[in-house]
Amino acid sequence: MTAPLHEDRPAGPGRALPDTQQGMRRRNLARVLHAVRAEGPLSRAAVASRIGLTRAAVSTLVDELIRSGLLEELGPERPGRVGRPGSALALSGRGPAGIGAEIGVDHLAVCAVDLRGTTRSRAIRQGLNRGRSPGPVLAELTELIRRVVAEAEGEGLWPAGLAVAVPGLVARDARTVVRAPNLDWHDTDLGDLLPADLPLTVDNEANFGALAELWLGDGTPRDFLHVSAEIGIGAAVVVDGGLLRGTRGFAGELGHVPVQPDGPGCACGGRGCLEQYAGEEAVLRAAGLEPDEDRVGLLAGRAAEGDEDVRRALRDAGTALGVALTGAVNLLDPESVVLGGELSGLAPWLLPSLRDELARRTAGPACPVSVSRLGPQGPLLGAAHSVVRAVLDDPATVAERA
Amino acid sequence: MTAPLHEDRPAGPGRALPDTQQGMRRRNLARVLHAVRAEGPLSRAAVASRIGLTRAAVSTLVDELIRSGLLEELGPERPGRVGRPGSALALSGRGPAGIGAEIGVDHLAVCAVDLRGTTRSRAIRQGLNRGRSPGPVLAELTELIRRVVAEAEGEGLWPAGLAVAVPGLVARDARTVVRAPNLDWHDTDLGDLLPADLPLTVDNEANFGALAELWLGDGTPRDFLHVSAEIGIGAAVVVDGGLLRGTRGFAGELGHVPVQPDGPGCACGGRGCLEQYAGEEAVLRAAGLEPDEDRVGLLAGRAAEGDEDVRRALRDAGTALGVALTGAVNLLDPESVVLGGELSGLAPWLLPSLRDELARRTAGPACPVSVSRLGPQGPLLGAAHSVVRAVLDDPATVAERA
DNA sequence: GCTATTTCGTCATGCCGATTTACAAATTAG
DNA sequence: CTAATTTGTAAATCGGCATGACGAAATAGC
Repeated sequence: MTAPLHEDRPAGPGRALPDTQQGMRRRNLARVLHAVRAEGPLSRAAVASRIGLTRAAVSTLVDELIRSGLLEELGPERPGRVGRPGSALALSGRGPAGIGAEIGVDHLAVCAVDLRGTTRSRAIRQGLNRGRSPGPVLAELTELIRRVVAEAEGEGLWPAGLAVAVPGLVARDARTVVRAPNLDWHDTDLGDLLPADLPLTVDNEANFGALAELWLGDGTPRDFLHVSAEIGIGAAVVVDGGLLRGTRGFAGELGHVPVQPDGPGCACGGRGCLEQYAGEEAVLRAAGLEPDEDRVGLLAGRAAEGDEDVRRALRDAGTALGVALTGAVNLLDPESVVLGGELSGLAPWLLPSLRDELARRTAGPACPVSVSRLGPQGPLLGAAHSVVRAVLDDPATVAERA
Repeated sequence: MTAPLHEDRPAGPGRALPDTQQGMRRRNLARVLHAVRAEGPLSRAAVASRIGLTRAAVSTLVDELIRSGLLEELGPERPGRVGRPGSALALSGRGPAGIGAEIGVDHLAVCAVDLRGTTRSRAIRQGLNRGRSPGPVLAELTELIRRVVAEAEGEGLWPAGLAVAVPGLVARDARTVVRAPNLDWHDTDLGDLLPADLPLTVDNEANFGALAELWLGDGTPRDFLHVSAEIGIGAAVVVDGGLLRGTRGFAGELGHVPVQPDGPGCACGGRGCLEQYAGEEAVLRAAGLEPDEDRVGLLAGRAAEGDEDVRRALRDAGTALGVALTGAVNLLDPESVVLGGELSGLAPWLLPSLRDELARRTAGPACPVSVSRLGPQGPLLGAAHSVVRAVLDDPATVAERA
């Protein structure tokens, strides 16, 4: 017994279930599903060895999952190995679907993702939402949702839930937008204005972006810092494959980390916050540009053209980001830092100075900084996938519907 | 179904066990124990209602735990309520004991804690360890351990494990001290030099201090930042009742968070790290004092006497701490910040400026800052309790020994 | 004081779910 | 073509919790 004595934070899917036989069954259903999801088509025997149950037990679990429409039998495998070939199992492409939606400053987007993680339907509507009241915007969004759901149903899917990404702070009830500065929304309960026939989850777009990064990659890293920028600079902290939300749900406010303790005052009451150096408005001002509508696009365009003022502004922003991230990295020791969301478009001009600063301030190898492959569509995908994950984490809750 | 769809990080004791019937049994044994620990003497029926099992099931679990020597029957309760009184159950005072040890710069300490959490035996040896090689120090420590274990055994306890708190970085194997600057130890495997008959865990003293704060209080908060100071400044991040360790186990390096990006250079390669403003050496220098042996005591003494230079140095250190903590609080949104370890002795002079700075930089109510009740003995208690927690989290592993 | 009521702990029974054991089916190795 | 190997399923078994009933020990009401 030399293993670590105390498990600090054991984790795994569906652990909120009671420790009774039904709970055990439900967790084992989830484990079968996760094994199949993680390692492609798998035979019953392969699943059994992966999750530590016997073939017989897995057989009954698989039967139940097939009857529920969550698993599909692909037919016999054709391998070169000795012995009877197994029958390949895969997540169903005709079962529940996760509906993801995104409310952006300049667009609305909706998509449907099946259990396998492939996007089966999508709809986008360009148009500025800044300052529009929630009612009309959500009416438009509802329209898009109806279209996407209809298309998904046409392919044999049924919607298991709706997750909405918003550019702002969301209360812990996962329904109410506390503050969305870009939209000028305050204390709005989206549940009242969206289809009531779907279970609803609302969350910050940065959080969903981080979850997308976590779920759509190769499974590593499980500990990272996901930085994205809206009007301010938000970060999501992923620890051991889960989102760190904080007591009030406000974790990740990287924009108000002090970078220059006696710098210019900030709306938050502090001085020299990162936002004053690397926030959208600050960078535009430093570059000598007027606040425009497509702000990020404008910056990226000018920088690509070679505008030296813009490039310098972005370099300086990268340096400031590096200072703030040095603090965060020292505190959290993440495996990596990922630049996501709108920031990914500016990465070519931010990254060099950011990496420099981080390396300069680190003894030994610096924390690697990468750019999200998903870019601006991370939040939408993360939202849709969060619904899918919920199904995979506890298949019993949706099995009845099938 | 309006509950949050996805559980980000479900947690609980002993969740690494397989989802089989034996695993279920083991987890339920742990849940009984935790219920009794958390809510004092409890009848079988009370436990059953707490953990959601039936009285019959709890009866068999309790029988097993009593046979193993982990629970004790105190006899019939004498309540004013109607109905047959239950038989009160309590954690055993004659079962397994957690042995905690601390290697400090100027002392060695060992204690034994029983399942109830009361310290049953202790031994301290004053004497400077700075620069001494590990061999002799650990020989002395072994001697203390033998004494404490013998005394505990005299009271009917048997040692379930040994946890050692060291002032330095510990590798993830929980045995090897990577770097302990105060002792001048490097890459030392303590397992080779300590009693081999006890399961061993080694960890940083700041981590154990934070765990003590978590376990010995009233159970709240479960999310906080525990700041302690050795030669540098270490912090431990507690999230949802568990320690955040980081990929390499280096999380919590608050001392190297930049507070003044163009400040003086630091050994870590950075500039203006917190350590340059609030580290022990920096404060001594700022106060115009020579590095003495009992550094903290010296500072506290002078400050109490009214030495204005010392007080100013501590005020400034508090301000710098406030800047660094502003960043940490923005990133993590903890419920509170706790000053522990040696820092608690200096709190009266650090706190005012620290709180000021934090409040100045925060919109809305600032994160509350408190001082650990445990003070300098937190790490030792945390170490001993970590062994006890391991037993409570999985009683089956030790039950055989009884 | 006596009885009804309430609660506790335990026992016998049953159910659920995973394991064990056995076997037929389907493939490869020789 | 036979032996070996692996898969999937069926029957029997076992472990563990739930259910329901019961005696025990207290209070409440008469």
